[in-house]
Amino acid sequence: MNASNTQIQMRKGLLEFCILHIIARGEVYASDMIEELTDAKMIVVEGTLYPLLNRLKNASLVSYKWVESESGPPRKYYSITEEGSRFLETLNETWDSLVNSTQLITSKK
Amino acid sequence: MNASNTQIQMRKGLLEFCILHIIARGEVYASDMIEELTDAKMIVVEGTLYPLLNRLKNASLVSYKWVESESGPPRKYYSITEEGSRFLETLNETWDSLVNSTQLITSKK
DNA sequence: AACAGTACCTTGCATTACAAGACTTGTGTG
DNA sequence: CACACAAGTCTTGTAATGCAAGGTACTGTT
Repeated sequence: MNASNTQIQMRKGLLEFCILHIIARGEVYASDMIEELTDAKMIVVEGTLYPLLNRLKNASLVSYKWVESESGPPRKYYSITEEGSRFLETLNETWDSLVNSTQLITSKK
Repeated sequence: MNASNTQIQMRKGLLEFCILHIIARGEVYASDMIEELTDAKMIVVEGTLYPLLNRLKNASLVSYKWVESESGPPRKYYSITEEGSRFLETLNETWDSLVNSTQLITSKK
């Protein structure tokens, strides 16, 4: 058991939450998301992101449209759906609750 | 994809963190931990906790001793090791960083 | 044509929370 | 004693998912 594995475990689920937030702010494509997450020190790689985006799309939480690029292959621009917005509300509450619970436990003497 | 599954994912790794904190405060056995986690609204069941405790023990992060109970089978009382304390320091930093990163992303307009 | 850059996707592996149920020890009741 | 019950520990099988590694496809440059 090493720290990096536990760090990976801690991030699970959080990624989905953060990515929904990013998409909810406006149309973005995968590289945009990776850049923003990396800037916030939350590293994510393509092998993680693409399957996650597909899961979100299959669950009707996000949708996408193809947009041609001026330099290179076309991009998938994602946006959040009505259902996705509602789901995000739930996740906001879950996150607040988790932070609160963890705070309770880790700050106790 | 439903909320409860995402909630489970969000909790992964956090459980390990919280349980290490609880053990770090003093000797406890499994039912103590379940009670404290439940009080803090972080539900955990036995099928999750026992394998986790075994992983922590195999990684030398915690140790235990058998203590006979006055009513019922003997209990395993866990305590944290030197190595476990150092590991917990790392996890504290990881958690702070994750909260910070998530805050950065989810509060952005 | 060959190459490099950008973007999207797939396969296989390891980890782990959970549901369900089993095993062990001690206590009390008939 | 035989049985039920409670408390505590543990095991098996399933499903989900982050990641490493590699593959596919389109565009522009030399």
